[in-house]
Amino acid sequence: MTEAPRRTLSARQADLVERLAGAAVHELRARGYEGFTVRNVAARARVAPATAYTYFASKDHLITEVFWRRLRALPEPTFDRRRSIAGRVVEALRDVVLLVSEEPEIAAACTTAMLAPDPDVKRLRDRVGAHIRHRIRSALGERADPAVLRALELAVSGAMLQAGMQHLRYAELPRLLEEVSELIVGSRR
Amino acid sequence: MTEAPRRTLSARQADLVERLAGAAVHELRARGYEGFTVRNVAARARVAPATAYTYFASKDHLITEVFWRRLRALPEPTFDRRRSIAGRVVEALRDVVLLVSEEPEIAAACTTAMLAPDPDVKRLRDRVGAHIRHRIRSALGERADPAVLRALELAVSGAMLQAGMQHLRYAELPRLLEEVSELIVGSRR
DNA sequence: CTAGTGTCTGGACACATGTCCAGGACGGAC
DNA sequence: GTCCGTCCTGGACATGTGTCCAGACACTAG
Repeated sequence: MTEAPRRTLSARQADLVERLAGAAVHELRARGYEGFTVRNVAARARVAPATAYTYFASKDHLITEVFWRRLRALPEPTFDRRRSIAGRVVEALRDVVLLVSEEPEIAAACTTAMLAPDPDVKRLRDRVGAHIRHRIRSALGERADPAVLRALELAVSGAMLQAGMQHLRYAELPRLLEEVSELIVGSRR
Repeated sequence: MTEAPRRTLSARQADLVERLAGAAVHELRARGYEGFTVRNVAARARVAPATAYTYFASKDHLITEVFWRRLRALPEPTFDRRRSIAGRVVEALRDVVLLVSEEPEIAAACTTAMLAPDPDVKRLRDRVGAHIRHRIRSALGERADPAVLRALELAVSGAMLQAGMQHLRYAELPRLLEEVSELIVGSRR
């Protein structure tokens, strides 16, 4: 578990990483997870494969990074104070659900990649988890029951998983999440 | 999506598959997911690699098969009629939770494998999902609210996922599932 | 005992992943 | 313009995956 010695990038490098991430999105759209190759991404970004590997530890790491960037780029959730708590949970997750349901191909690929047993992927996975927990918590308010928070987290990750695995259609997610939120939150006032 | 032409095995073949599955468990225990190799499994089962591949489409398929066999081997759940519904849900899943928490190494490997984007894995995944749904439903009784069933399914898959990904310790699962079940089921009488 | 049928073997193959390294290109300091 | 350190390149490499096939083998029927 040795850490990388440095972690700040020059502008040039940041741009390079940006190009790689962009190329990765195109590749995902064009060929999906199966056909996705770090070498193809590198070629599309006009960079040597070895270079790509100095910034991303693996194919899955690269794909997960794509997802994390898109997630991070979403606006902070805003709430209509008149809505029920369950309604607010749905609102807090709306953009996330849209993100995945608008490009199911990419979302499915990201789901697969995010589950890879790779330490760099794990780090990003943790951040994604924290991000979503944060959203749920902000919907519940400061004095929320921690059990409710945990239950919602489980339900959300379950839902994302099942959708990523094609057990559920992404289009069903909003409806389903609302239903579940109501069950979980609704019970307490 | 062409189906395999035949699907019944001679006694000899069934035994061979059995040996492969057994060897796979040993390999998983000895080296975990990362070090797991179909060729090693084949060697341990004293079979040529090509033979292993005629029965299992991939490494992940083989591992998932291991999990499915262990799951299927569990006894049918029994219920203490005096317990609350939430309590019964926990009971229905107790053996499953034990199965995974007793050998976390193997469970983690199975989780990873089960998430692989491979059609043969998907088939088994569906069966596993159906099996668990069946357990939950039997705890809820015939006239259960379908929304509750769906919510519990999501929570359970979320929990298994998070445990497999090391976000949760397997030992916490029973407590957590009980808490969640109470939240979801408890609300309706 | 022998032919015939279906299974298993061993090894070669095509391909992807991720690592490594010697050398060239680039950009900033002087 | 020159120098120097950093970054990128191109290609070789080691390893693992899954496929294929010709031939050896075993079981069964006649």
